[in-house]
Amino acid sequence: MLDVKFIRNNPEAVKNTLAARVVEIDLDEFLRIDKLWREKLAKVEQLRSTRNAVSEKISRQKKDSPETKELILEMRKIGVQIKELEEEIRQLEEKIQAILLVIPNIPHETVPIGERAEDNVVLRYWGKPRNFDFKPKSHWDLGEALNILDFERGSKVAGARFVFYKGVGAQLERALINFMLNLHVKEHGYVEIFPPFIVNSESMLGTGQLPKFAQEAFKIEDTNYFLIPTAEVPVTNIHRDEILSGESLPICYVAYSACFRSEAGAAGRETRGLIRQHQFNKVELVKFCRPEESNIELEKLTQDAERVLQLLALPYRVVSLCTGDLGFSAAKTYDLEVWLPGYGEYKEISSCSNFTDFQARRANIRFRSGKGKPQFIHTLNGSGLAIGRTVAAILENYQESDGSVRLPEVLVPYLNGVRKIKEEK
RNA sequence: GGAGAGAUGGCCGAGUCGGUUGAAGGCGGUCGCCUGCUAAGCGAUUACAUGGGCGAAUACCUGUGUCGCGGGUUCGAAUCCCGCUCUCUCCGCCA
Repeated sequence: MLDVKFIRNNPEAVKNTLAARVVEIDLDEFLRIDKLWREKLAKVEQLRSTRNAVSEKISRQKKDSPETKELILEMRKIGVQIKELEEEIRQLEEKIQAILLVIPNIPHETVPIGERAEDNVVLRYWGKPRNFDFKPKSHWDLGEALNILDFERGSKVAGARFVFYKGVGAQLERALINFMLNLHVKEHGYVEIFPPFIVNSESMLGTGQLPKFAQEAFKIEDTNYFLIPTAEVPVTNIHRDEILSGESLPICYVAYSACFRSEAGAAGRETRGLIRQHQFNKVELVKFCRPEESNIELEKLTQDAERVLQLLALPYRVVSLCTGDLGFSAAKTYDLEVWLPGYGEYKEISSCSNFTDFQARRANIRFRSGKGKPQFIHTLNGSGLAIGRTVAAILENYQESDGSVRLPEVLVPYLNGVRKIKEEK
């Protein structure tokens, strides 16, 4: 959420932002309500001020003097007025808040201007897509043939877009989780967190999933609970309503979690395979840092995520999302896209974002250095990486002509020595 | 699930016949003194949010709100009443 004062003082900048992000919000209406709210507030505060002064006077006077009685009668009237004004103010605040919560973050100045995904800018490539002397198969064909992925039974037991991993497939999933957690903890200095997979609506509001994207989340009926769409939600909200000490920053967490997304309305494309499931695993990186450090921390975070792909020897590219493609809460985002031979294209496998103070303001996460005033911290996060898509990438990139799949060297210690997946009966 | 206790400032912790309590005291922080250095000691200072005065300002002045959350009683509520949430203890159940 943006600073109301910033909106008041820079309405044009905010309007430009909304236009660049292709979002329609009547900012003039907002400014009008805000002005009205401040006027009413001034009025009610004045009334309260007199009431406070008179009440104190009453306390010093004789209780049953005629003068006191008159004052009490007067204050009774003021009390009614105050109550009426308070109700009006409450309604105005509700409107203000409702608008404020759906205004997206302001893109960083280095974010490319554009409306759609085609306008994103590729920053760099790593690794070379392998030349196959046969037609590479899709990961779902490989997975089913190898008997390590079972989409059919996933549908029977849960529904469309659920899958069973089996045998070495299940081991591979688990191995990747451990490999990534170890890497980020031991070599990149993150603190490991194992979060709740269910959060309340306050947490969803804090990171920006609510109120705008309620449809994309799984809500548990008749409760205030949501299945987490990413570990970002519980982990960022760890410090909700806290004032952190400046010395503790930056705070870097890495968390494994299952992620649950209903993705309503996204049906049609990419419904096959592991790319778009209702439940998937992810290792997530989350950072809390000082405002002046968030730009450099985003670069570091992205590198930490890239390192995973490098160690797995998976070709990828880094893309800077344009203003129109940027997520709601993000000021800047780098997507890591891994090469998938079965698709013949690069597919998002990690999204690394700097949210500046947008989430911090919503979730009220601040820090204080020395004797200074508390100020909002900056939050960042990125996948390090999405596990299911990594499995897909490994299957497709490491496949052999006979339908078997080699496994990346770095995973061998995590796989009980298994180096290759062959068809299992 | 049943019974009981509790929720106060960055932290700990006082505060019931409702009225200089925004809140004692302590810790921590900051500044100063002392000191060869450190420790100890002494003194001072130290909530957050927000409206307005003005603004470049997190500077200054002033108002308002905030003692878990929401409502009620009252001229006036941290203090009284009601509802909710959370925490702790005991019992039950369970991985």
